[in-house]
Amino acid sequence: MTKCQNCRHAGKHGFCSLGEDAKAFMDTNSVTMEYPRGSVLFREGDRPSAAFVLCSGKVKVSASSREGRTMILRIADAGDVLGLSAALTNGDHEVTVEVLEPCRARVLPLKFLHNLLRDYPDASLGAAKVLAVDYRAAFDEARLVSLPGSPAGRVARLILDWAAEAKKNSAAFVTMTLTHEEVASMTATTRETVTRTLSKMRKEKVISTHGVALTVLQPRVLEQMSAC
Amino acid sequence: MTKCQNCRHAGKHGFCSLGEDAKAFMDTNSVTMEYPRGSVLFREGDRPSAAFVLCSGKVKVSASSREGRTMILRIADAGDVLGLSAALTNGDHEVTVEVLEPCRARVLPLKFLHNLLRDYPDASLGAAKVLAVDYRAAFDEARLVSLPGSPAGRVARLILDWAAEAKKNSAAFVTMTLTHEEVASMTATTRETVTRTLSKMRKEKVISTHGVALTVLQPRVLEQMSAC
DNA sequence: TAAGCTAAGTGATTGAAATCACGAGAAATG
DNA sequence: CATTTCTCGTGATTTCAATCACTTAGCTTA
Repeated sequence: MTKCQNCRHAGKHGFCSLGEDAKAFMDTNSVTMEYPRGSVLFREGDRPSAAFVLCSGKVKVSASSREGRTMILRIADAGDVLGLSAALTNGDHEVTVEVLEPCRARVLPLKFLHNLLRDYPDASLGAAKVLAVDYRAAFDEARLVSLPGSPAGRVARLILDWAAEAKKNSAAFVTMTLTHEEVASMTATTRETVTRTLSKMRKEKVISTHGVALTVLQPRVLEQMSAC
Repeated sequence: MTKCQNCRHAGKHGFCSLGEDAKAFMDTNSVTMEYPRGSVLFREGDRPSAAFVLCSGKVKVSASSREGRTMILRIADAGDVLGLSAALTNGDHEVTVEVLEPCRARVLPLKFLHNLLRDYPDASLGAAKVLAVDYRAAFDEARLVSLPGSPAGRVARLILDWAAEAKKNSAAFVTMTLTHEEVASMTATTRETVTRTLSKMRKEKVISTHGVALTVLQPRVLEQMSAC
């Protein structure tokens, strides 16, 4: 049986770095669930019933307008906590969370979550840190979409962000598993523009791609594009 | 001397609804400061030295690119807490906070803040709620900029948000103290487009303005514009 | 292996908003 | 109160990305 007490994400994220007793409390009061690709943890507008701690896999966090326009806020992975802001503010979920790569997640029912926060001070501090991460993701998305003048600039910025992330994990290249459509949703543009922008970057040797592997050849040029 | 213990915002916001002992601790360990219009509490990139709890007045929370492009995240007022996410994540400030209307603010030095969070469980839960508010503001901004297709739509959406806010305070109209330039910074567009959009709305009797007072005449039309 | 489906690439067209440029009015400032 | 500095309003021009409309390529799955 999977337990929080021997989780290797310990220390990295808000709810994975709790004290032993809080973790034991989590182990006895929550269950681990498996979710296949395509399943939805919760939808925008849903009344929250639980928060989720991702143990493995990747999920897409998005919001959309009635007209079908979609904004992808971020791609979350192991250690990230989903649905906490709605749980804390007693409001409905403001985002939809959909599984991209098969996931294992710890499910924390609302009532249990509130008890956890009430009884374990490090849990509420952990919650604050989780919220800080959520905030940062939303802020970065707002910044990404607002600041660079052109769609091409936003795509450039996104690639730079990915490259920085890849570097942190000491990877030589970026693994781009998103479709152009999804990239468009993260950069407030259209699929065609993403395709064209990437084509142009390839032609001008600013990036190179082999399948899902994307390598940044001239970061300076991307910087310049994204700043304009 | 101004004290948190007899603050009338009690209950409304994260740090204004602490227990008596936590408030007493705040009163003895932090000071109230006055800031005139135009002063800056902190700047993007600054290393944080304190968090601020607004007692009165209004401030502008923004971020900008080197090229001078500016994004206004939100206008904060009484009860809001500024600079908490940077304090909690041990990172630099990600935003600039500038005073719009003369402010009184409680200044919480970092060291004191950490002690407060460590020793008073309701303070860390309060911090989590503050972060949830920050998150919501950033999320709403991202949504505002990403989802409506056109600049005109974004301006429409912003006016609707203001109108909802005004209604909550049972005001008959929206008091718009921002310049067109600032509205442009909130909607990722240009000053001219804001001017033209508002002119058009006035001409088509969708809104009406008398000085800073803005009245929404046809909310349905605004809804439609913002959704397109 | 063929059919069917989704993703990616690309051209043509067009329209909406950025940009540039200027003037009038309001408000701050000395 | 005179002057300088913001703010707002508008026209003319241009550009660049959205949209429409196909084709091509790569994967499923029947």
